Amino acid sequence: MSDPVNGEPLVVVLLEHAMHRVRAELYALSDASFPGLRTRHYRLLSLLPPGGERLTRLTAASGLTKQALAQALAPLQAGGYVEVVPDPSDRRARLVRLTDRGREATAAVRHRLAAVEREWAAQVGEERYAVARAVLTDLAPGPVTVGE
Amino acid sequence: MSDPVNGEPLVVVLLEHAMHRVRAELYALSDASFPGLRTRHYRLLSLLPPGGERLTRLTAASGLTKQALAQALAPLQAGGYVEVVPDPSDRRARLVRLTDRGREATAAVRHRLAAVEREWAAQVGEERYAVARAVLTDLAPGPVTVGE
DNA sequence: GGAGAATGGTCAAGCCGCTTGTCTACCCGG
DNA sequence: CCGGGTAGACAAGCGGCTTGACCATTCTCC
Repeated sequence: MSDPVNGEPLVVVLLEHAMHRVRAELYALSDASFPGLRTRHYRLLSLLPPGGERLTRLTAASGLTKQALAQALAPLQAGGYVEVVPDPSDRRARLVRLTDRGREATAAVRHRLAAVEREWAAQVGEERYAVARAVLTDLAPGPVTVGE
Repeated sequence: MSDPVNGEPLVVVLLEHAMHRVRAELYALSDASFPGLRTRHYRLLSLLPPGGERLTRLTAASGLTKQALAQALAPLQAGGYVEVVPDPSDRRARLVRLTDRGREATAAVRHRLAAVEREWAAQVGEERYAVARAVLTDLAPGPVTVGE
């Protein structure tokens, strides 16, 4: 995964490794408690505001097409993580809303990822890790206000 | 992409954003100079040691199956980025070797990614970025010695 | 208030990247 | 020289996404 020729590894490789670690953790979480859920499902769940959200607005937040999103949503609905109800204010639209089980899943994700971060912090030092996280946060775009 | 409910964004989201930025840069590079090459192709190229390498050993380094790898290698071979020659020491095996054009591509990647990193450093501060990168490096596994 | 455009969502087909399974060619240890 | 292991190719299939077409409803504006 690193570069045998040149000295320092490519950023992309470093990022990929961290992603890989995180994904492994999420898969373990799925195996243990939420069978069938993939990384994108957890991300989707974490995007849902309390009052529910329309599919179209989720596409903007998630960067997926509405078709892809609908497809990703199907297992979530089937598993009882979200419920899809008609939007009272627009008969074309449907609201996607977290269920209790969905909230359970998002809480579990936070918990699990927090554990990974604690582990990382222990490995590289609390302060250094804090800096790294802050840097990544700074590099990320401003919060996407999906919940208005 | 961020979380509207809870405070701090998930690590996975932060990492994904950085990855996304990097990938965008690589795509731009492909459009400009190396049409058809995707992120995995650049990574593959950067894995190749000077003397060439066998497909099977690359699978270990890349984490892909040999079939996936062979598939990813095809466009590289077609584009003249690598050449595949029989291994003199084992008639079953074939050596994948960088061509000049391949070396050109890897150099371009390094250049381009270095530019992104300079940009990031300017945005968050040289020292903070240096810490972040060092942390990511520490978290990555020891160098995979693909070139023996 | 009615026609036309815009929006929310679904259905269907297809592509791409990867997987598993199977096969041949070759190496190596007895 | 024979059996097991390894290098790699071939084929089929699948998951996740895309584009394209379509229907239902709502908005806009004359």
